[in-house]
Amino acid sequence: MSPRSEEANTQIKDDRQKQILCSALKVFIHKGFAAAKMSDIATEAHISYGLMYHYFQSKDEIYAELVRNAVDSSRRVIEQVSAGDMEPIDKMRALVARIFKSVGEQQSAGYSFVLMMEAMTSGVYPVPVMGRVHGSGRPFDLLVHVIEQGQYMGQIAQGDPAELVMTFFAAILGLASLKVRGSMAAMPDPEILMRIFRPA
Amino acid sequence: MSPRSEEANTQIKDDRQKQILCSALKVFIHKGFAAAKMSDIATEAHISYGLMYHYFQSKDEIYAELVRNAVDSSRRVIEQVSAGDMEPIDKMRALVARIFKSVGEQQSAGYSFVLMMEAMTSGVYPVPVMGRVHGSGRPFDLLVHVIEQGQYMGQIAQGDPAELVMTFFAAILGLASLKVRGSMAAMPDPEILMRIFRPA
DNA sequence: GTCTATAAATCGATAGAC
DNA sequence: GTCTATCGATTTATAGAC
Repeated sequence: MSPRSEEANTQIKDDRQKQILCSALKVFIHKGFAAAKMSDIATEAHISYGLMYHYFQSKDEIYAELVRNAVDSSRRVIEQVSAGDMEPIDKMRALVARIFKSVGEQQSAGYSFVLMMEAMTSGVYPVPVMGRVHGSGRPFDLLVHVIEQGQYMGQIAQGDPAELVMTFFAAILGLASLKVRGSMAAMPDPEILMRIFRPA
Repeated sequence: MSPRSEEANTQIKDDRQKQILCSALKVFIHKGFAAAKMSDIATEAHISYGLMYHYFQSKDEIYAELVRNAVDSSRRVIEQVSAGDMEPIDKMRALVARIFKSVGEQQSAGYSFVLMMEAMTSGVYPVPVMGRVHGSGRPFDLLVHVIEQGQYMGQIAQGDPAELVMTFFAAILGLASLKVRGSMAAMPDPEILMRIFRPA
């Protein structure tokens, strides 16, 4: 009841939520949404099964929260890179480097990126994702704009910019999936992927 | 009991098995292994729920059979392409064209390819897949050999061939996933992907 | 061979003690 | 705030009639 214990409780509550979300992210990535059991997440988070439901209403809610976070953090990274004063081609290079690094080092940013992409590729998940990714000011269209600038400056190959971004996203999705799930020892040389932008 | 009905029964049995496998492939690709229900497969195949278990012992068995088929058919395609008398770079081009076409037209070959790749990226499925993909005479290594030849002839960019093949596989996995699940209207221009092989 | 009905198991969600 | 125990719904798998 004292002010001190209230603060402490708030702190605990915050910590637990982050702890659960972090554990859930790992489990969802490794097993997929449907195969991931709430008990898996509880075990990973080192808490009891029932406590999960003290912090989240359902498995869907946890997943939805994770996807929101993933899309937002991905958008921030892309915004930050695309707003810089680099050449367009170097913006893409910087983005690839950053994503490859976080995926390669198994940071939560890497997991988040995979989660966002997987949520995009599936209709069975409880969150509509495309609307958060595709649209003015959203991750996808920010990159399309960078590509268009690069094409105008002759740094990036001609052709439909959206097609190029999709191929770019797809390749990263595939690479990240293979890496995160242990089918690949390390992320490849980023310059291999950068070649898809190279003009004729 | 007559010879004729025995033959007919064998025929029916064969047809039903193929019918179930074909339906299961679609369902597994669209919903994932865990989310795919046996009832979904039965509905898709227009048969009763119980009949599934007359032809297969379990959901795992169906999945295992599908992965076996997928790896084998992928291997045949890659063997066929790699054994041809084209230039190495054109072998890769032919392979990309063939995969893009079957994925784009939603042929079962396209689904099979996605299934094989997804089975590779997950440890939760009931079949060990990497051993069937990676190894002498297996899909992965056949392509590594084509790449090495292309590098020797100066048609393909230098660098670790295995890294290049992995990136190639990953990009196709991502593109096929996006396409098969409806996040992409059409497969992109194959030449975009071919650029990852282009020498400096 | 094919179906319907049911058993058995799994898992998400809740209740209630501490 | 945290736990254990249980409910209820869903789904895999089986049994048995036709």
